[in-house]
Amino acid sequence: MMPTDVVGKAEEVSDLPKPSYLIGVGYDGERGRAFLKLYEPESQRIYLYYDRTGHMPYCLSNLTVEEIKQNPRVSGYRGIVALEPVERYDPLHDRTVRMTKIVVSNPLAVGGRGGIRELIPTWESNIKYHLNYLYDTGLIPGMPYKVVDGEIQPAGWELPEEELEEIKRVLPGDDEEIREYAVEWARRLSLPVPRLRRVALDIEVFSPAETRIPDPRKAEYPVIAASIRSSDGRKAVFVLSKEGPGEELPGVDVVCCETEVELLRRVFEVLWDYPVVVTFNGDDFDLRYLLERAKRIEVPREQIPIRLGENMAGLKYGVHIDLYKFFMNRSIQVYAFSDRYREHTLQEVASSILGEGKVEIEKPVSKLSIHDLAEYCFRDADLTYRLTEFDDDLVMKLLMVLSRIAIMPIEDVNRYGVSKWILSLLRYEHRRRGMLIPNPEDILRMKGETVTRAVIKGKKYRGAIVQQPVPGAHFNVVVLDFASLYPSIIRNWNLSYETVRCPHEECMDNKVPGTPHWVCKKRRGLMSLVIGSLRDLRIMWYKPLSKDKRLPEESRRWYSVVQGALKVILNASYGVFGSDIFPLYCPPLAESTTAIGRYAMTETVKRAVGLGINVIYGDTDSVFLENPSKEQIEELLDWAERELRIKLDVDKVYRYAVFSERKKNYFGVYPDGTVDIKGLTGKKRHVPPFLKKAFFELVEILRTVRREEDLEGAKEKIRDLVSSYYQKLREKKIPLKDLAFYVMLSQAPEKYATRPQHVKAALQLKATGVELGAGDIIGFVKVRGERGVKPVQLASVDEVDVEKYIEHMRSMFEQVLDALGIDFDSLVGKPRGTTLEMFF
DNA sequence: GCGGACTGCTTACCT
DNA sequence: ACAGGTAAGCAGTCCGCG
Repeated sequence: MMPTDVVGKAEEVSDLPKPSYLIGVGYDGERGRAFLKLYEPESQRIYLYYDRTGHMPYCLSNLTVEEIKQNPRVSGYRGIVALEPVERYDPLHDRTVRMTKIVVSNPLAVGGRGGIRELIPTWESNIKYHLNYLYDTGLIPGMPYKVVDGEIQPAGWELPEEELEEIKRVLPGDDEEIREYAVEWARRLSLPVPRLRRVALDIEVFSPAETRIPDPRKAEYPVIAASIRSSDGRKAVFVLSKEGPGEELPGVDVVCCETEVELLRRVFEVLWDYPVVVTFNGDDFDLRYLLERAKRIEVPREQIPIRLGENMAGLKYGVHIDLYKFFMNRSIQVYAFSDRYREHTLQEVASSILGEGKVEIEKPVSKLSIHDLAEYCFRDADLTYRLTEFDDDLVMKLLMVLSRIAIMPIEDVNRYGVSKWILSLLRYEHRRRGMLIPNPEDILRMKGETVTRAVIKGKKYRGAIVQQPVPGAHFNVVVLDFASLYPSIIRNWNLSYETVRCPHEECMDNKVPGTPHWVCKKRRGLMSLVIGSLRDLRIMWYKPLSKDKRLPEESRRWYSVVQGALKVILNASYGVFGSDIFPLYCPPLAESTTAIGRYAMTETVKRAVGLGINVIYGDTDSVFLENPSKEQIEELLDWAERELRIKLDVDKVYRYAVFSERKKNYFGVYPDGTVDIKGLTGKKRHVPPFLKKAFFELVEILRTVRREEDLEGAKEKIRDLVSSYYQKLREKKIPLKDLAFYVMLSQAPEKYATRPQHVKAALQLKATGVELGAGDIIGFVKVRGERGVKPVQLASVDEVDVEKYIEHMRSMFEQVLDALGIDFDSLVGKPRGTTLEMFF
């Protein structure tokens, strides 16, 4: 994965007195050793440190040393360097086991083709070597180190004594082990990260066919422009041209290169210089293309700064961050950026996040003037850079914090999903406790499958409860929710793959409600410890600090990054155990978690009703109470803490909230008049803009309602609203683009088993030569006639199917109106058996 | 041969 | 390639109906 031929600026050190941050880890095949990339913030450069512990790749076997020596399959295996008897704690069986550590000469001898892994049963043979190295040495990526006399050691990790005391004070005291462990984490997470000197890069390649993207594996066509934008103020575009640049680009150096070799040389100089290089899709395009192109036009190998890995493009000197992979990571998308961007292009992501409109180009890049090409190319490098810079370097900070939590270098954090981050963290914790990391089939065999039945066909086990809402407008609604419900359950019920259905007879009476499963009473589960500690830290420490106005802005922002990173991890921490591709997959663990969640919900509703409170709705970890008294709330919160041992909080209060009979569908108005809309069609992204607009006008009317009596007046306004949109529709006054549904293709249009409308439209559009694939958004209009739909680009106003749109409007409005006891048809004065036209 | 009931597919959402 | 639960719209199929 990482370079073996490190040359250029990367200086190897055996002394590095200044604190330097561990940002990269690799394996040097030639020297057979692991190395670290240490970023020193003052000089803003990377130093290399080579392992001096003599650490070697290995895996474990349950055979004895003798048995391995006598085993014909491995006895003659050349890669084996040593066989060492070792002891491990086997969590599945709760006992110590003797195993053999098979030490080998290089990582491929374990996991390569014909490696040990394929010859005999092994444990811990699926872990990438550079991660293995981190786990064994205890080095934490993202943290500062110094090198003294060839030895690497932590530098500047100390937290002020008062801060440590304060943390210990606020963390729950019910479990000393969890608290100690949380404090240890705080030492890592509270320490801020330095700014990373970095450069963003973007290239343009000549292409004879306008719609085709050049293939980086072939690199047939010349690189015609490359732009850079750096954290230290460099803004430049290198353009392939024999003429001058012509008109200037303000603030940007436009450098004309007579030959492509010269252009590449200039780009490579930059790539050799910066410790961090940022791209948008550089793994699959920019860096890959540059490398292949350089080889093709015979740039000497040692001058090329790029090195390809399995699924990434790396650098010999610095580290490469591919923002495409970062922003397309579902967890990042949803939890860190609240689903603010949808599409996959740099333009789209940047315009949503940076809040800027995008600039279209009319011509293919191959036909642009030098000036326009430079401008176009630079804009992408600039946007890429600014995505790392906005909100005070949020993206870089997130990468660094996640790197610390996941015990993974930032290049891996960047490219893997949340399940790999969690897996890495858990493997690390096994290692440092001398615990054997179980193989997936052993967990499954011992723990078995699920026993509950899911509501949804095809799912493996039962999930959360969604309470049937009480329809109507409810005034003074208090919403209570359990803070981090599933992580809290995992913590307090001691859930872990080894503790659920543990091997002890005496634990079998400690049942999980609603299941035949039981939980260990003798040992603290590892998942429970790790997830529980992180939960405590987030809820009791980082989240409150991130909102504490007494702290300086700078600190608050850092705590906010930390709590956000913890949120991403915690949100996925239960789900991974219910995912059959997760190497610690444990169905009864996942199932027990949701079962206890249902128990908590049901008991809470029961208790609320017992206190005389009207419960109007609830979903998974929340209950909606109609006009409860302060005392009732107090009592309920105390009860939850006491009886369920889960923290129940007041999450929000609505002046009033409106529910229909539909679940996951409501809106609430806060005391300050702002509105909270959940699940209603009008806010869904694919809905035509004109319907959305109508919907938000409806919301605007309802926003002003303060008392029951106000609803009458609102009705009048709603009537006007509906009729005005109805007229506009009939009179074809609504532009096509506002009539279009915008739906995302989850795959290439031809691949669908059925032919839904958006796919129909996509196929029509594709026939006109537009390239469409997974992740693209297709805009289509509903039209009269056979096909029913047309891509917005190909439709005309007079073929629009007005009736269909009226039905959509009705359906959308009804979600709110039938909750208020208003009939859509009566609103527009439509008697039974007539059409809307007759009325207007 | 037609229409309603039903199932399944798909997207977008909630927790 | 974290999980399950829900709404909505449409495509496609089944079944009853002289």
